[in-house]
Amino acid sequence: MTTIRDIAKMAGVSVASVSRVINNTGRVGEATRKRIQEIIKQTNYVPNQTARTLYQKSSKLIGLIIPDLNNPFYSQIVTSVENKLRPLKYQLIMIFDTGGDDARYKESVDTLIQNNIDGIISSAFEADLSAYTETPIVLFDSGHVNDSLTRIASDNYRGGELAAMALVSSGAKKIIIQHGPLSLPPIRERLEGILHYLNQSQVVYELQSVRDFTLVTAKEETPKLFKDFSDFDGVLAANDMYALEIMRKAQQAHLSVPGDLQIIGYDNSIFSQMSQPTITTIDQQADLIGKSAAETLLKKINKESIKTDDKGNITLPVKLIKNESTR
Amino acid sequence: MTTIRDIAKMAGVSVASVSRVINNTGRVGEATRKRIQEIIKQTNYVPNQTARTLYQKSSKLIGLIIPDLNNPFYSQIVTSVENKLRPLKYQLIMIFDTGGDDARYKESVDTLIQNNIDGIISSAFEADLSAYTETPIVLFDSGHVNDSLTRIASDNYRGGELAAMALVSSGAKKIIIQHGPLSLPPIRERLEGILHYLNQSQVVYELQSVRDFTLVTAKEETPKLFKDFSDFDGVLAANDMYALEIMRKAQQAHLSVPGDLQIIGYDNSIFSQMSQPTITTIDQQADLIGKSAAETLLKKINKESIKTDDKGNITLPVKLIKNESTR
DNA sequence: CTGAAAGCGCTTACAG
DNA sequence: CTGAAAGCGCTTACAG
Repeated sequence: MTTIRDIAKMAGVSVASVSRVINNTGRVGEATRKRIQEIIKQTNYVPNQTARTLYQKSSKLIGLIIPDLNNPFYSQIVTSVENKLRPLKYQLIMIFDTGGDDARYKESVDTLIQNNIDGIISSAFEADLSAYTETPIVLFDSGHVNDSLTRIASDNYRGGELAAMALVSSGAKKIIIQHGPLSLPPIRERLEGILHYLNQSQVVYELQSVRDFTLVTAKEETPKLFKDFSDFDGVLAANDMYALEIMRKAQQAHLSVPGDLQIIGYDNSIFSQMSQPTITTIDQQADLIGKSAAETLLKKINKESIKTDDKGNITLPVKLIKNESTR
Repeated sequence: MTTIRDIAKMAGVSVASVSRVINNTGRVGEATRKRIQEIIKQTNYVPNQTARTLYQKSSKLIGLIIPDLNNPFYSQIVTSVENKLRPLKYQLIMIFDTGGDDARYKESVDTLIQNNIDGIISSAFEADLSAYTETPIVLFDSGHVNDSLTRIASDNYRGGELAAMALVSSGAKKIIIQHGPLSLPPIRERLEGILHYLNQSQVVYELQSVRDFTLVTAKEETPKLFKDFSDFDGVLAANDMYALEIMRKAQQAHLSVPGDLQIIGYDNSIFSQMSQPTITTIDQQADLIGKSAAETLLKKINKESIKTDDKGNITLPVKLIKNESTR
């Protein structure tokens, strides 16, 4: 590998001068600058970021931790984060498929710190991070927890309300509510929003708990939905993928959607536009979450102030996307 | 940050001894080892990987370049790569959404090398990489090119044949063949396989060229399919996403699938199992591609020999997944 | 078994 | 404007 020494030698100058032209810092004579630049170009020399990092403490590396890369909600967030960070020349070290395993999150954070990352964006987890005061960390998919971290979450409570409201206002009489693990704050909040609305209306409802948000599980849980519950005309699905699977099974049983059964998804992911009929859903604005997470992290890195509520949360708005699976 | 010096000072030994117990290398007295380990645990000390990398040249970092994170075919490959690499303590630096832009690929490779990565796995691109002889690189989604790189690709020619064969054998008389940009070798190969089979059969066919493989484009191209072509009873879709969209439009027009129209997707992605009816597709075995790419890269890193054909390619088998969108 | 020292490739005060 | 030197946090011959 060619190093800064090699360049210096070839140009007949000191490494300091080469460093100055690379970084465009300090004063260098026009003639020497030209010569050095010429040689850099010829040799295809690129400075070793590792050596820089060691000295400067900044690696231009951001750590990203997400539970499931194959869930479009997360891949959209990731894409949005990268769109924000790339122009600033940050690279992403990604750790994914951590699922809900807090120990793996903790371990991942350690690994990232070991690599001198400048900051971390991670989906929510429970492990105690109070020891990591030196590393800027932003959590998304989470809010309303009292610690020193900044947390970004969409307004899950409102999302639940909106979904319930849509179903009731279009005439559903008996609703099945699917919900993921209640150990996850966003899931709890969404359910609270749903129940708050439903309890002040006249409709009947029942709950179905589902293990996780993958297609495999959706394929397991959906038959149970039709077996364990009856006479329902509305479903608040765990997410868009579940909604799609429920619709598929309904159609197999010659139920019309939304005629006989109305279905609402969650996430406004790519899935909601891929079926016939398309799926009414709640938009969590994944791209906004990603953008906001990236911006917040950058502010932390640059020690700028961040606008949050009194608990350190940033809450993003949700909206109902009315498609064809509701009346 | 606590450094190895701090630990050494606290333990009353030299940094060399601390280094030895961290890396479990060389001889250290049992008593001192105990004492050092104790202090490491108490202080939560983790060695700085950057400093290690600078000395050892190995960073335990692998670069991964993919064109589109929101395409499940790629996210599956990524997942498979990480499954293989995580147990070996490698981390992934990911660059994505490079699309088909060769310049961005080149730039990405440079960035990765600058970060001292141990190797690169990238989807195919055209830029000349002959200058990068020092960095182990494996390309996937590509084959049959004469250079010094190892390339991994599924058997696209065979995939094309299989898809065409399935449609013809189930009675299709007029087939529309969708194909992506013919500048991409895998696309060319697949089309060749299709045409080879079709030309020796009695069916009529026409070609529709599509710009890329995203949902947005699929939503643009599908109406054109139905407008520009008529009387067809079979479609070889560009991928599963396209197949889904074509089916959706067909159903809107009250065409029965597979009764009136048979559709075959490509990739065997998650999408193929999410519709009613499910979509017959060609399995490229994304997880095998990822696994093979990771294994091959590891061999390159460890300077082991790699089994390829005479052009440096590794070709993986494809298979037809018969679902419900064909008869 | 243990330590002093050199070196990995940079950047940045400090002199001149 | 330019260079010699120290230092970032490690690892590893080399001595003892």
